[in-house]
Amino acid sequence: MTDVRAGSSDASGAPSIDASEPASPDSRPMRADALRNHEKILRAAEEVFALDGVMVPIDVVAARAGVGVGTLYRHFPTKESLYEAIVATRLSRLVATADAFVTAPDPGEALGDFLREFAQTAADKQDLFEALGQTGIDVKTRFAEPLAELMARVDLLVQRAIDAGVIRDDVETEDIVRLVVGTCHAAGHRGADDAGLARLVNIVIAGLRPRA
Amino acid sequence: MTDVRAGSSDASGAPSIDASEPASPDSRPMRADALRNHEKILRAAEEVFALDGVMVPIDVVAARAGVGVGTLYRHFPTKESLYEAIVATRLSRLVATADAFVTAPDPGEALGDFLREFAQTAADKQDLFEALGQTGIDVKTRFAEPLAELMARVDLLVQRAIDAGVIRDDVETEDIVRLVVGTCHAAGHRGADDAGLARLVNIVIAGLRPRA
DNA sequence: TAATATACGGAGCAGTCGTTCCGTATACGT
DNA sequence: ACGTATACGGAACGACTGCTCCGTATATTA
Repeated sequence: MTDVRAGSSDASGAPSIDASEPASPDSRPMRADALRNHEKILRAAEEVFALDGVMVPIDVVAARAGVGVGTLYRHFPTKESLYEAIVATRLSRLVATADAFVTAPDPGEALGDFLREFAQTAADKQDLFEALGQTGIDVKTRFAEPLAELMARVDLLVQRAIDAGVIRDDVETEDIVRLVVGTCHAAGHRGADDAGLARLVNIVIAGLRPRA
Repeated sequence: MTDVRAGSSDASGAPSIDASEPASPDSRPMRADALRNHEKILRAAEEVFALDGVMVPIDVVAARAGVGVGTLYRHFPTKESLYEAIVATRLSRLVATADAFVTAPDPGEALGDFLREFAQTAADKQDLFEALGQTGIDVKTRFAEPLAELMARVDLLVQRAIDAGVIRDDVETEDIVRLVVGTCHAAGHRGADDAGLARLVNIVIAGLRPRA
């Protein structure tokens, strides 16, 4: 079991979780330290959840962020709300990734590249999504809007690939997503080397090609 | 199933992974009601875990079985041991299923049929396997022997299919299993109609065919 | 049927986790 | 520099869960 406590203050140029600044529309802006802590907590939670799963006690997240639990709870009134914040940013990042690929010249390559990158992202933080179900949160309901947005993007990629004749026209976009997500689950559970995951995704993609 | 069990298993160490009746080799046979309860608990646990996940309190399993928690704990000294017993029976059933297919005439069909059936089984009780990781049990270590046995069977099916030229020769058996298991995870998480699952598995199988 | 080993039931114990509360510390406006 | 609104820290609370203990019930044997 990896100990995630302590540490922090690395200030690496990693995730930059903005997406949803805790803006105060009608009130004063947040105090500087509060804003700093808000981001520290978000970053710590992302790391800890990805590493040890969402079952880790809140205290661990707080310790990793270098704040007390009280502080954590003022920023996120519930453990669930912490999940939500993280999932939301992750989804919006995925939408951005998909957007980058819809303009690529080769439709088949675009879909393949996106799926591989999608798989990589999903595999890295799979524990988060996986365990959300366990907590009773219905991801599909709670994040219906951003999920629909993401699916619309993927659908675009799929349609372009179908029109180009590089994949069969009798598969649903949702099936493809399911397959890739499932592949991540299976691959990521233990030693998940990138090459292995890509190989698995490639098999799925091969299965999508039209029958010769 | 090669039984390597040496002496008694009541001491710690090797878990008594035995799918069959809790026989008492050197002592009197179990009392009739005890045997009945043993099976009732096993059956109840299987149902409850598959339905609500392994996070359900033990009390629920006991209630479902119609026994008190004390009784449950005399039969299975630990919640983990309950998981183990169930997983062990499931694995040995899968081995039997695989055995039935290795003698089928058409190698390609045999592999396909087995994978579809495998997927169906795995999807039904996916919560169990999925959540075992969450509890800190390392399935691969704890069930190394029966898992190896199962993999040997699948390997046989795969080799026969490769020799017959119906699937590519550059895929590992383990990859195939991973893909199918992953597919179950993804498909089962919500409305998992059998037809949908079969369709997904078929796509994976299509991806395993040799390039035209 | 009586004696006894065996098994049962469920209240209760110990530990964990999410969350709250409030005294203290700090940032910000003046 | 000072006063105040704002935010912080972490001890403590309650709910929950895995597991134990022991008085009671039942199967088995003679």
